[in-house]
Amino acid sequence: MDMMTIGKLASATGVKVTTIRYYESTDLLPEPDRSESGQRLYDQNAVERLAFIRHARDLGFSVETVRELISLQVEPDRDCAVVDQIARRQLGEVRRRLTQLEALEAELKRMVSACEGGRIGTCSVLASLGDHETCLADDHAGAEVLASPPSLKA
Amino acid sequence: MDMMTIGKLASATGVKVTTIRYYESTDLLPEPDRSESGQRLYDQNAVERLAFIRHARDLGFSVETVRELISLQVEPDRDCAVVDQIARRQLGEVRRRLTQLEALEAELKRMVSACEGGRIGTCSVLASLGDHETCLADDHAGAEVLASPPSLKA
DNA sequence: CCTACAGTCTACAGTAACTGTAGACACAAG
DNA sequence: CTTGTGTCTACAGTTACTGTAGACTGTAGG
Repeated sequence: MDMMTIGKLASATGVKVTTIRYYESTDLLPEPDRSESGQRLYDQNAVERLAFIRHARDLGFSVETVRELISLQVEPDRDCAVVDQIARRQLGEVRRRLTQLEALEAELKRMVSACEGGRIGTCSVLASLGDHETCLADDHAGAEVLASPPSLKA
Repeated sequence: MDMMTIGKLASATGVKVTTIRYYESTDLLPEPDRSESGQRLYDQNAVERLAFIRHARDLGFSVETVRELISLQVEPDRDCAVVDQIARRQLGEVRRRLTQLEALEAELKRMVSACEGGRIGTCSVLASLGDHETCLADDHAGAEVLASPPSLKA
């Protein structure tokens, strides 16, 4: 049998040891077998499940959504439209963020190219930051674009 | 004198009351005057400072960076290259995230368009999530793209 | 066999940037 | 005078981890 310690699992999947334990503590991963001395021992199943989680997280799905996807996985007879819809929602979210980031890029680019050196007292970058009128669109969505996604809470 | 309560300041700037108090608690905003009964009273300066913070946050600057920008603002004789550099760093960060989000979009789009209905047991979306090989590039940066930016820690 | 030293264990605190809650006081309108 | 909204403080909760302390385990070299 090819059982591996947590460290091996970590290097096999690129997920940190502490993160694996964290996933276990939140029931995203099942409790593994233990060696006589109490160390966790994982098999190939664990590698696959963790790879699934890793990949979904890499795609920006929230841990909550990953949990949902996993619970769906064990019901192979349900309609896969549920899964498709989750993916579509995520795609929509990603596109929304893309649009906002593009607006940020434009404004930052403008700010940076306006800088002509000199003293802070006359700095155009600080001026545009202070200037109300130069604001994006009007919705205050910018902070959220680079920040964490409350997205896809299912 | 046109002093306003915290609620007025909130609606004047679009920043929530609790967030304003939070900014004060972290010294991003100075302690305001108080009314006889202890309520916070703000003047036009506070509106401008808060608008500056709001705008910078909207552009994705971290609170730490905003703090830095504010401290630079009060030294008008310093070289504004510092400010320009902060803005450039932020622009670079935004561009990096844009690139990653575009990759996410491509993969999600592919996943979604591959779905042809049917049962979860044969769902292509879940299959690509489980599939190692379909991973982006190879770096595990995806999670971070939609997640919070440790960026620009000065 | 002994000694390093890396790996693992648990439990808890800390991170960013807020948001939400509880319980008490303030103020304006009817 | 009551009702309702606004404000106060202090502290807990959020997301998805990361870091730390202090103890134990497993392994390689001498």
